[in-house]
Amino acid sequence: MKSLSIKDIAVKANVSITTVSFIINGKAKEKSISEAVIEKVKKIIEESGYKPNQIARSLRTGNSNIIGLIIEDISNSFFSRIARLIEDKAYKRGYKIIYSSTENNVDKAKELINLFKSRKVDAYIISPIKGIEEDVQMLLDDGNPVIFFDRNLPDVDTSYVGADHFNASYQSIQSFIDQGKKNIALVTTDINVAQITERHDGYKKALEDNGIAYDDDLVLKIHFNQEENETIAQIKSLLENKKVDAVLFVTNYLAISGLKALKQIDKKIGDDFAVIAYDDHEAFELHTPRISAIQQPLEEIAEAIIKLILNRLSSKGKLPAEELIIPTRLVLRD
Amino acid sequence: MKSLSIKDIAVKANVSITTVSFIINGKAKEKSISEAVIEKVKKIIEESGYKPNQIARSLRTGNSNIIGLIIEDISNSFFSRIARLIEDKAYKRGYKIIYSSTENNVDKAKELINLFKSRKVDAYIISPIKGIEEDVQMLLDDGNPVIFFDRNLPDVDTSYVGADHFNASYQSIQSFIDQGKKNIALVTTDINVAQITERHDGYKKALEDNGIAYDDDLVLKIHFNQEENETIAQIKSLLENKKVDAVLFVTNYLAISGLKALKQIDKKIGDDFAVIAYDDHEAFELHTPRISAIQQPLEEIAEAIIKLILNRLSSKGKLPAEELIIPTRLVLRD
DNA sequence: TTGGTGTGCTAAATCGTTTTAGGCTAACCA
DNA sequence: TGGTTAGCCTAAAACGATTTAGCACACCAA
Repeated sequence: MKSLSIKDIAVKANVSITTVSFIINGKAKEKSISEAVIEKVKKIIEESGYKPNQIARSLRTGNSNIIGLIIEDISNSFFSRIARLIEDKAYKRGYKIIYSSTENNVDKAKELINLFKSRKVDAYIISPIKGIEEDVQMLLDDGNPVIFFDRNLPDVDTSYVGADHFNASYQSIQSFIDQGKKNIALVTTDINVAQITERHDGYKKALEDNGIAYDDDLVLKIHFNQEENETIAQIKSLLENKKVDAVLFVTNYLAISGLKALKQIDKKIGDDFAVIAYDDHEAFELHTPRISAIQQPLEEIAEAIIKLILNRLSSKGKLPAEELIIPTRLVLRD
Repeated sequence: MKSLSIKDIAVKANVSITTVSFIINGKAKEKSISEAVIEKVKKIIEESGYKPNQIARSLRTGNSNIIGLIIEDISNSFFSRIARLIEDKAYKRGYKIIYSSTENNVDKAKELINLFKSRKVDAYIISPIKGIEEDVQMLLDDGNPVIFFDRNLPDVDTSYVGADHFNASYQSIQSFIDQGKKNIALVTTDINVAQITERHDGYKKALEDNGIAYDDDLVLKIHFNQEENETIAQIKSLLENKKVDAVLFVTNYLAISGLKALKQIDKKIGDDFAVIAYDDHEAFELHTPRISAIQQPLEEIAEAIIKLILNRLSSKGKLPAEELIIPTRLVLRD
């Protein structure tokens, strides 16, 4: 059951391959193919169920109608939801998405870039990590559109879509302070990307603006790839050994570990202890009490990414890099 | 900055394209290429950073080292976690995964199959839906390995990996009964796939074996694509209007809607009202009280899928279809 | 000398498209 | 009458790899 080729269609229709190709690609008019031939060929294609071989097409044209999406971890709900939205939107515009996770591993990220490059994807959407600057620069030098999202690499001059991490965290801390909290802890990670440092900076600035001294002992940096039990233990130790009346968790998975820690030491969230998580999660709405969270507007982020990509794909020349900073929403619960 | 081709390497090394190709593909020995030439060519490839064009390679060889994964919805944590595991395992064996979501839409599913077909993926992993039987049959007729997982289509004769849905639900109901529950409701969906009906059948059988009459009024079938608010309303109505002392939710997202419903009507889970969810979720561990769940062993499922695929890819002839039913684990909490 | 067997390499076909450059006929115009 | 134009279509090159078939030489045995 070999699949049909354009040649088979040409033979059946008794015309040349070229003619069939023109018709398939909607250039029939332009190339002045007669109505009769167009009809005939279309009919044969229809009846035979012929589908052009995309691989041959890609080889010839050099593009694939595929956009590569490189993220940290598809099993994290923030990324899987973004992926889903991007996929939907791209699909409607005739593009397919292929994605893969880096697990915050520089080598895997580089391999993925190579994989996508060798598959000739038309554009790259990347939530980047430190260490891949050169590889990305090469993509850009080769003229590929690359959009960063969620995180930025300041050394690379390309477009970026991300939430306003600084203000998100600033506002959260401000809201703690407005509630009368004084000993505010931050649970963050040690991955060294702008997005995380901005969240940290917002925390610092808010304390400073309110005349509260920054205390390094209240900032817990969790090692990225460590076991969750370890994380829980560290958070427990922070909460038990320091006077803390509010915590901002800098990612949703840290917040989840945090909530588990609270359960174990039986510390209750309430009037004298508050918590905010960065990135919302189904578990937060269901938790008793419900957990406040900073929501990133996924829909808008996805839309912005796709728009940037499509602009770059349709314009011939290189467009200047754009930065889109999208405001977040602080959802205070209970 | 055009990328290098095999021809460039051949010219640089002053040998033929054929020779370079043999060396790249590890056939140098077999084709008796001299050690000296091998060294020289390898060195040049190394230095120039040449990477073969996978598209040209696919066009010529007819395969891609890519496995297509078609699932219901990547933003559902069950699928995203499975996807991640499959991706990892495939990656280690030199295969890449591309995935896409069907959203339980027959047309989208068919389009995806066509997309993957035209990209010449080497094998298909599908969580199928009713209505794509013919398309899958065509893949099989063309000699493509296809593995179903999570759900099965009885009319299609291909391998399947899935959890033991019937027993999972039977055991859950049995555990309710052992706790003295009598009025046990089932919240399920109206998608008509074996996996869902098996869960329903397990419920029925367990009731029957314990001499409890099956009551259709206690079975709520939720329409798949409806708004969550609607779902919550229906669940509320079930719980308020019927005497119910236990509920089995047939998917985790239904359970989440269910928990939201409980919150709204202030019905508490405890000694006189119990709940079990199919498929575990982070929210369940954190919930107060913690929610019992049926865990599917994701790791084992992913491993089984990959094994089946690789067997089929490496064997020349068609292998007979296999069914792997993997036992689930009922995790009773609080 | 002849024929056979390795060894070391390569020319050219092939995969299925797109696209450039141009061929052929008939019609039209001066 | 001859030249131009328009209309309709196609031959062949190209994309970048793999693979088949086979060339040229050396060596050895009979």
